[in-house]
Amino acid sequence: MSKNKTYKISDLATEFGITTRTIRFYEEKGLLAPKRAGSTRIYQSADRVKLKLILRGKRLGLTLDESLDIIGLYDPAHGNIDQLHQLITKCQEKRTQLQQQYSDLEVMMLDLRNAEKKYQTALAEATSSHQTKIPV
Amino acid sequence: MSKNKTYKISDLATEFGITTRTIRFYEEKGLLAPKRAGSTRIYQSADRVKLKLILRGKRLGLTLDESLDIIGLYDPAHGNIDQLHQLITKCQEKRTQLQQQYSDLEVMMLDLRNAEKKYQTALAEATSSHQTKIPV
DNA sequence: CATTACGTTGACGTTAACGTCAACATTTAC
DNA sequence: GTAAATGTTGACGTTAACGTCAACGTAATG
Repeated sequence: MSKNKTYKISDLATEFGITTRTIRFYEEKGLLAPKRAGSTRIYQSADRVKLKLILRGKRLGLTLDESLDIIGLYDPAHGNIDQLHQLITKCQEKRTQLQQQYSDLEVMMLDLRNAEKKYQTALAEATSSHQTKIPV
Repeated sequence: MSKNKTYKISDLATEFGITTRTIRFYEEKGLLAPKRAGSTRIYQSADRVKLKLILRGKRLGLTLDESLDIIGLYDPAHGNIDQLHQLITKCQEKRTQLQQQYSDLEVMMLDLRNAEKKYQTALAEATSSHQTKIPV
């Protein structure tokens, strides 16, 4: 008994902050397969969930093909164990990558703050004409 | 008195696991400007550092133009304070993004492990023909 | 009922960051 | 000294994930 709300393409587009073109593109790629009313696409809550999965994958840097695999896992009778293990492996790699990115980011922030300090010091020296103490 | 070791293009390529084409491409884009011996490129430790900065930026998802800015910060007389602040802002956004990615990843891992369990349960039931207890 | 908004398909364009290949010069290794 | 490796420039190709039209039909609104 899942909610059987339906959505128009623009509903989903605005909800998720993407364009309708994008949604149709996902369909072209086999990630979505909405019902139709005539030629008009009708999306159901299952489609909405799939879209969510796609966007989550996207944030994590997955390709659409990889997201397609993920969707497959929710789709009964489409769960391939090898594929599943591949995805898990990919996630672990992603975790490693995220750790690397964190450390990269830390270093970069340090560098930037140092550059900022240098800049401010240079500025201070320039405006105060090498004064060491601020006069009272 | 910085180390004045020099490098050939292939030295750097193998050290950093990139292709020579990539290095030349970075030069085309103005990120590197090695000395030349005739037509052959000669890289110095400063160039090597720049390359490191580029690759760090790349890991963090910076564009080459953004890495160019970063290089500029190390290059005296090229430090623009606005640019610096933009970079800091970008780093903060990146941090937020990384946090989002972490949480996305956690959820995804949970999903995958659940899918795995389901799969194994299904498998066990199939092979044991619905036995509940293992015979002694 | 006219206009505006929204929907459709199909084709082609875009961007970043290289890959690939040609055609050639120069080193390096044996 | 000759073959194999490495270097060069220049041009064109590639890929993913859409954007941007065009040309058209349908729906909603005042």
